[in-house]
Amino acid sequence: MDENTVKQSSSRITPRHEDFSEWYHDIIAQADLAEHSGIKGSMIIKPYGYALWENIQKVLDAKIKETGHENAYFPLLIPESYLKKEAQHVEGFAPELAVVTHAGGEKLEEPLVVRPTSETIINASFSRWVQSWRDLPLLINQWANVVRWELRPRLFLRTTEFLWQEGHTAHATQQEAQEEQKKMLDVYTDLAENYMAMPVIDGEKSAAERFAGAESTYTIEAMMQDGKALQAGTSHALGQNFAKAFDITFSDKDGTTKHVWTTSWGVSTRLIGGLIMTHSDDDGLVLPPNIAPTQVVIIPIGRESDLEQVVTAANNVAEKLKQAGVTVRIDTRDNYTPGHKFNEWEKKGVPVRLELGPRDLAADQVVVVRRDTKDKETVGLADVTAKVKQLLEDIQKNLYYQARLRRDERTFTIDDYATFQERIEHGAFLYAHWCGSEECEKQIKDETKATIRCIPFDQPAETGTCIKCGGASHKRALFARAY
RNA sequence: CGGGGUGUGGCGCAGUUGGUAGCGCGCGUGGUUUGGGACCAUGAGGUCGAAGGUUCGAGUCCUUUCACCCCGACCA
Repeated sequence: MDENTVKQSSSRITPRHEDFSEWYHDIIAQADLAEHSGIKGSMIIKPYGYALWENIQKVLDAKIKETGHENAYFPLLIPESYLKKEAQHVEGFAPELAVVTHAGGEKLEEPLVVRPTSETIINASFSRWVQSWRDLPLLINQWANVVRWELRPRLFLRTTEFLWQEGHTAHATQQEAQEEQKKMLDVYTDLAENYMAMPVIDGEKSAAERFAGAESTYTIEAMMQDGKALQAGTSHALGQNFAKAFDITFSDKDGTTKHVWTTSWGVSTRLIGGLIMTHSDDDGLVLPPNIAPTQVVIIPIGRESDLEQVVTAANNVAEKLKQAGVTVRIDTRDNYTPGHKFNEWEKKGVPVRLELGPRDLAADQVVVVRRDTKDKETVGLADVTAKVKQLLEDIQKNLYYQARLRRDERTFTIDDYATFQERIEHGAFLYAHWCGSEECEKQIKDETKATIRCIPFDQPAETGTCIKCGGASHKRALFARAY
């Protein structure tokens, strides 16, 4: 292989450097299936990575239920005709559909599409479920897998098949649907910022970047360590487009028949990719305590003669931590040296490591190491639980703070195109005025590879001139190169 | 579909002017070890992507073919 060519498969993502090692490939996921079966862009999520997803699921599922939604499940295979009912929707998804044409040994009369998203099949049900204003709002969520045959897959960020959560709701009024759209985006913001320690910018997509079939798409956008943007979650107001396509009507209080207003919103296993690319360093994964599968790992150290005593002490510490609500794991494997274990758990991103050996026992203490800063200190055995609880909080805050700092350092407000072009080369979030025309948006994309990530909700009221054409503008858009 | 690459034990690679395949990691076994990726000994594991051809002889040369990867278009 050409020595200038960085060995990098599409199944690998770059948490920090372009030539980053593949430590996470062993830990988190692999793409063997793609290499051996011809299913490009498929992924196998190994148990450790799946545990991460489960933790994200757990947090999000609780929030979705808190906001009044119920989980349900709809079919994987959707009749092709359903997709075709909403014109923009089918146009947007047609190129990336996987279609089943044969089953049971025969050619099907009507092809079945493997769901790329479930608006059509769920709204088909909604039309039968909704009759009266009393049936509304209808608030449904589904945890499922979907398939999108993308041209260029990328592990976690754009796999052919991915796991996600998709919420689908129907409302009596447009205003109520819009409130739902924003409410669920806020849930995603909460998940991203307070659990994954991943700061995001929330805002609305431009028409060109909108979900196929939506009237409005809200998004949260995160910055990865290379300065590129990652769309981490979206929430759509679908207007009455799907209601009309699937004939979802209800009798309102006033006796008239009306179409409902629907929304949909989702986040996917892409979040795991975002997590990796936000926090990882050269020594591996760094996990925020709030979603780490294991928050504390204890490494007992000692020769055989000491080990029994050490392990007993480790168990005592673990028990106290568990009672305090901390997830703990003791690594008692005897075929690896302590150094090997330190390294391995660092790669896995466990937030806090406790080292416990004869020296510590003699001094009635334990060595405490935090993953994010690598700081190491000794703590009295009696104070371990309090110390660990405090550290977990500190690490959670620090990871968010560091990510926020990295993003803010590369975020600029730009008013001239030359500076825009220069800045974007180095990976940046650029706030610039935009006239709202798709022509300018497209030209900027063609010339700089930067897309409008969103028109941020949170921005000062000001007027200006479009960075591209000089036309009037009253809002800034957030521009960046994206994954 | 364009533009670049690469195919050799599970993984990562080397293989000079053609002479019948080697290294590191990992894995099995035995022993010594264990406070930052332990060491010694020993063992298992490969029809060199595939098919033709040249040659006494092909991982190496020629032809064809397949697969995969990187960059771009598409995108949660």
